[in-house]
Amino acid sequence: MPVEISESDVPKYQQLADIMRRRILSGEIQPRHPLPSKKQVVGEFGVAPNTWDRAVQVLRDEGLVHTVMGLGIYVRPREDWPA
Amino acid sequence: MPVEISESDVPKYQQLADIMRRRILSGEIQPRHPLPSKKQVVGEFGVAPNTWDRAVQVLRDEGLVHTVMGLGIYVRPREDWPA
DNA sequence: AGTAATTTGTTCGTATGTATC
DNA sequence: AGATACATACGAACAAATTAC
Repeated sequence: MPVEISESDVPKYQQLADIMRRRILSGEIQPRHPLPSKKQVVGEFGVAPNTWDRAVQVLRDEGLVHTVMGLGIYVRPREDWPA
Repeated sequence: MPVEISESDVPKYQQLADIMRRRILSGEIQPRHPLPSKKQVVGEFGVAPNTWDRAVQVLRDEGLVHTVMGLGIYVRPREDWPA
Protein backbone atom coordinates (compact mmCIF):
# COMPACT_ATOMS: atom_id res chain seq x y z
CA MET A 1 0.00 0.00 0.00
CA PRO A 2 1.33 3.39 -0.92
CA VAL A 3 2.10 5.81 1.84
CA GLU A 4 -0.13 8.81 1.51
CA ILE A 5 -0.82 12.11 3.14
CA SER A 6 -4.13 12.39 4.94
CA GLU A 7 -6.24 15.29 6.15
CA SER A 8 -5.94 14.24 9.75
CA ASP A 9 -5.14 16.32 12.78
CA VAL A 10 -1.45 15.67 12.15
CA PRO A 11 0.00 18.45 9.99
CA LYS A 12 1.03 17.42 6.52
CA TYR A 13 4.59 18.63 7.01
CA GLN A 14 4.83 16.38 10.04
CA GLN A 15 3.41 13.43 8.14
CA LEU A 16 5.96 13.99 5.41
CA ALA A 17 8.78 14.17 7.93
CA ASP A 18 7.54 10.94 9.50
CA ILE A 19 7.48 9.18 6.15
CA MET A 20 11.00 10.23 5.25
CA ARG A 21 12.34 9.49 8.73
CA ARG A 22 10.97 5.99 8.43
CA ARG A 23 12.60 5.53 5.04
CA ILE A 24 15.91 6.72 6.46
CA LEU A 25 15.87 4.66 9.63
CA SER A 26 14.78 1.57 7.75
CA GLY A 27 17.65 1.94 5.30
CA GLU A 28 15.37 2.45 2.34
CA ILE A 29 17.22 5.71 1.78
CA GLN A 30 20.81 5.18 2.74
CA PRO A 31 23.39 7.58 4.15
CA ARG A 32 24.96 9.87 1.55
CA HIS A 33 21.96 9.34 -0.70
CA PRO A 34 19.46 12.11 -1.52
CA LEU A 35 15.84 12.46 -0.54
CA PRO A 36 13.41 12.82 -3.44
CA SER A 37 13.52 16.29 -4.93
CA LYS A 38 11.03 18.99 -4.06
CA LYS A 39 9.43 18.71 -7.47
CA GLN A 40 9.04 14.97 -7.04
CA VAL A 41 7.48 15.26 -3.61
CA VAL A 42 5.13 18.01 -4.69
CA GLY A 43 4.02 15.90 -7.63
CA GLU A 44 3.75 12.55 -5.90
CA PHE A 45 2.32 13.57 -2.54
CA GLY A 46 0.25 16.50 -3.74
CA VAL A 47 1.52 19.07 -1.28
CA ALA A 48 2.76 22.61 -1.69
CA PRO A 49 6.49 23.32 -2.02
CA ASN A 50 6.50 25.13 1.32
CA THR A 51 5.03 22.14 3.05
CA TRP A 52 7.90 19.97 1.90
CA ASP A 53 10.38 22.62 2.97
CA ARG A 54 8.95 22.53 6.47
CA ALA A 55 9.17 18.76 6.58
CA VAL A 56 12.81 18.90 5.56
CA GLN A 57 13.52 21.39 8.29
CA VAL A 58 12.20 18.96 10.87
CA LEU A 59 14.60 16.29 9.66
CA ARG A 60 17.44 18.79 9.48
CA ASP A 61 16.83 19.82 13.08
CA GLU A 62 16.95 16.16 14.01
CA GLY A 63 20.35 15.86 12.40
CA LEU A 64 19.25 13.23 9.91
CA VAL A 65 19.80 15.20 6.70
CA HIS A 66 21.72 18.16 5.40
CA THR A 67 21.42 20.28 2.29
CA VAL A 68 23.88 20.70 -0.53
CA MET A 69 22.66 23.73 -2.42
CA GLY A 70 21.86 23.14 -6.04
CA LEU A 71 22.22 19.40 -5.57
CA GLY A 72 19.84 17.94 -3.07
CA ILE A 73 19.10 16.98 0.51
CA TYR A 74 21.29 14.15 1.69
CA VAL A 75 21.02 11.60 4.46
CA ARG A 76 23.87 12.10 6.92
CA PRO A 77 26.24 9.27 7.72
CA ARG A 78 25.06 7.25 10.68
CA GLU A 79 27.89 8.51 12.86
CA ASP A 80 26.26 11.93 12.79
CA TRP A 81 22.84 10.74 13.89
CA PRO A 82 21.68 11.56 17.39
CA ALA A 83 22.08 8.90 20.02
CA MET B 1 17.88 55.07 13.85
CA PRO B 2 14.91 52.78 13.49
CA VAL B 3 15.65 49.11 13.07
CA GLU B 4 14.64 48.07 9.61
CA ILE B 5 14.74 45.11 7.33
CA SER B 6 17.15 45.36 4.43
CA GLU B 7 17.54 43.53 1.15
CA SER B 8 20.93 42.22 2.07
CA ASP B 9 22.31 38.72 1.78
CA VAL B 10 20.94 37.96 5.22
CA PRO B 11 17.44 36.46 4.93
CA LYS B 12 14.65 38.65 6.23
CA TYR B 13 13.44 36.00 8.63
CA GLN B 14 16.92 35.89 10.12
CA GLN B 15 17.06 39.66 10.40
CA LEU B 16 13.71 39.62 12.18
CA ALA B 17 14.89 36.93 14.57
CA ASP B 18 18.03 38.96 15.26
CA ILE B 19 15.99 42.07 16.01
CA MET B 20 13.69 40.27 18.42
CA ARG B 21 16.53 38.38 20.08
CA ARG B 22 18.25 41.66 20.76
CA ARG B 23 15.08 43.11 22.26
CA ILE B 24 14.74 40.09 24.49
CA LEU B 25 18.33 39.89 25.65
CA SER B 26 18.45 43.62 26.30
CA GLY B 27 15.35 43.42 28.46
CA GLU B 28 13.32 45.63 26.15
CA ILE B 29 10.84 42.77 25.97
CA GLN B 30 10.78 41.09 29.33
CA PRO B 31 10.11 37.48 30.28
CA ARG B 32 6.42 36.55 30.34
CA HIS B 33 5.68 39.41 27.98
CA PRO B 34 4.53 38.93 24.38
CA LEU B 35 6.33 39.68 21.14
CA PRO B 36 4.49 42.05 18.81
CA SER B 37 1.65 40.29 17.04
CA LYS B 38 1.97 38.88 13.56
CA LYS B 39 -0.29 41.58 12.18
CA GLN B 40 1.82 44.25 13.81
CA VAL B 41 5.07 42.86 12.47
CA VAL B 42 3.66 42.41 8.99
CA GLY B 43 2.46 46.00 9.02
CA GLU B 44 5.47 47.66 10.58
CA PHE B 45 8.30 45.71 8.97
CA GLY B 46 6.62 45.10 5.64
CA VAL B 47 7.16 41.36 5.47
CA ALA B 48 4.89 38.45 4.69
CA PRO B 49 3.21 36.51 7.49
CA ASN B 50 5.23 33.42 6.62
CA THR B 51 8.45 35.33 7.03
CA TRP B 52 7.53 36.28 10.55
CA ASP B 53 6.53 32.71 11.31
CA ARG B 54 9.97 31.55 10.26
CA ALA B 55 11.63 34.15 12.44
CA VAL B 56 9.60 33.02 15.42
CA GLN B 57 10.59 29.43 14.80
CA VAL B 58 14.24 30.40 15.04
CA LEU B 59 13.64 31.96 18.45
CA ARG B 60 11.54 29.02 19.54
CA ASP B 61 14.31 26.61 18.60
CA GLU B 62 16.67 28.73 20.67
CA GLY B 63 14.38 28.35 23.66
CA LEU B 64 13.75 32.07 24.01
CA VAL B 65 10.01 32.11 23.31
CA HIS B 66 7.00 29.85 23.33
CA THR B 67 3.53 30.11 21.87
CA VAL B 68 0.25 30.31 23.72
CA MET B 69 -2.36 29.61 21.10
CA GLY B 70 -4.89 32.32 20.53
CA LEU B 71 -2.94 34.64 22.78
CA GLY B 72 0.55 35.36 21.53
CA ILE B 73 4.20 34.44 21.55
CA TYR B 74 5.77 34.93 24.94
CA VAL B 75 9.31 35.42 26.16
CA ARG B 76 10.29 32.51 28.40
CA PRO B 77 11.46 33.11 31.94
CA ARG B 78 15.22 33.49 32.11
CA GLU B 79 15.62 30.19 33.94
CA ASP B 80 14.55 28.45 30.74
CA TRP B 81 17.06 30.18 28.51
CA PRO B 82 20.03 28.21 27.24
CA ALA B 83 23.31 28.60 29.07
C1' DA C 1 32.69 29.49 -22.91
C1' DG C 2 28.01 29.48 -22.37
C1' DT C 3 23.44 28.02 -22.05
C1' DA C 4 19.87 25.21 -20.33
C1' DA C 5 17.97 22.17 -16.79
C1' DT C 6 17.62 20.77 -12.05
C1' DT C 7 17.41 21.74 -7.13
C1' DT C 8 17.30 24.29 -2.94
C1' DG C 9 16.09 28.41 -0.37
C1' DT C 10 13.59 32.74 0.27
C1' DT C 11 9.58 35.58 -0.10
C1' DC C 12 5.16 37.03 -1.25
C1' DG C 13 -0.06 37.15 -0.70
C1' DT C 14 -4.07 34.68 0.50
C1' DA C 15 -7.16 31.47 2.74
C1' DT C 16 -8.70 28.58 6.40
C1' DG C 17 -9.00 26.43 10.99
C1' DT C 18 -8.59 26.71 15.91
C1' DA C 19 -7.92 28.99 20.32
C1' DT C 20 -8.55 32.91 23.31
C1' DC C 21 -10.88 36.94 25.04
C1' DA D 1 -21.18 36.90 18.73
C1' DG D 2 -17.27 39.27 17.34
C1' DA D 3 -12.40 40.48 17.39
C1' DT D 4 -7.74 39.06 17.87
C1' DA D 5 -3.94 35.74 17.31
C1' DC D 6 -1.35 31.76 15.88
C1' DA D 7 -0.56 27.50 12.80
C1' DT D 8 -1.12 25.33 8.59
C1' DA D 9 -1.35 25.16 3.67
C1' DC D 10 -1.59 26.65 -1.00
C1' DG D 11 0.43 28.47 -5.34
C1' DA D 12 3.60 31.43 -7.51
C1' DA D 13 7.91 33.81 -8.46
C1' DC D 14 12.79 34.55 -8.19
C1' DA D 15 17.85 33.98 -6.81
C1' DA D 16 21.81 31.01 -6.23
C1' DA D 17 24.29 26.71 -6.81
C1' DT D 18 25.23 22.64 -9.45
C1' DT D 19 25.41 19.72 -13.39
C1' DA D 20 25.25 18.43 -18.20
C1' DC D 21 25.79 19.41 -22.79
